[in-house]
Amino acid sequence: MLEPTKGELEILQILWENGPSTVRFVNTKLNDVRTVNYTSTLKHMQIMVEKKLLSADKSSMKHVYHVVEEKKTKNFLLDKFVERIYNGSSSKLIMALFGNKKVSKEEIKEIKDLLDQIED
Amino acid sequence: MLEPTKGELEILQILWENGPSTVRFVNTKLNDVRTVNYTSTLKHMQIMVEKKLLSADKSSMKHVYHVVEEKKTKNFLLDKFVERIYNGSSSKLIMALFGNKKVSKEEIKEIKDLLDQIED
DNA sequence: TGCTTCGTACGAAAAAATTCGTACCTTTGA
DNA sequence: TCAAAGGTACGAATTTTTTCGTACGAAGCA
Repeated sequence: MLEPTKGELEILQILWENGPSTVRFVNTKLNDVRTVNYTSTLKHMQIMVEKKLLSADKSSMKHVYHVVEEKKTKNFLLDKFVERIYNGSSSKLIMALFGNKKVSKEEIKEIKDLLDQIED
Repeated sequence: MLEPTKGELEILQILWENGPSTVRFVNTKLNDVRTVNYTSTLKHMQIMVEKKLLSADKSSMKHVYHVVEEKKTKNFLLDKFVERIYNGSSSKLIMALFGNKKVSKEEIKEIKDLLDQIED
């Protein structure tokens, strides 16, 4: 699996959140944040098809792009991240998350339940 | 904070694991994995000093580089990662980790203990 | 003392990633 | 019907990142 570049990740994010989309849609979303020319976005998405990160439905003129293997890609990125930042230790990552106090009481409960399930 | 590039992250990783090190040491570590010229590594580390990712002790001829604000950098990267991949949801990330079954029994134990502590 | 090895400095080449200009085709609507 | 608006294709320029060549000073040692 080929790792997405920063620019590609930006596009993946939009597609993950919004589902299959046209270049116009993605480009508009991008331009909420920064200025990008339409053809730049198009080019990016075409490259991503080559890299098998996306596939394109070309049946209508406005091609519709959708992500390929979202879960696999995310897990791939997660593995790399844990490896690179936490030396492969998932629990270190989780500790960091909690230290970051980004996790609410309810979420803690959820997670504990999940852990109990896993242990069985 | 300036986000480290891929190459810079590779170097950070080595310094995180091994503590303050010389260019020679880092370059040797890198060459365990792939071929890189000594001066390439040196250049990278010098740039990283400019970017305030590292600082250098130049008191001896063999400069010793150490990371600046490891925790802050890691939290910064973690935040960005959660944002980009899991749309900002920490618990989604955690679920993905468990789904990935990369978490050992021991780690599960560690995490449960941690959760208990937090709840108090 | 010299010569070989090992260090830094730094500009610039090379490679990778990003952006854009231009050509050209379809659709739309006055 | 035909001009304007909006779509894709794609080479190439630009920018960013990575790599390296070369110069030159310290240290080590025969």
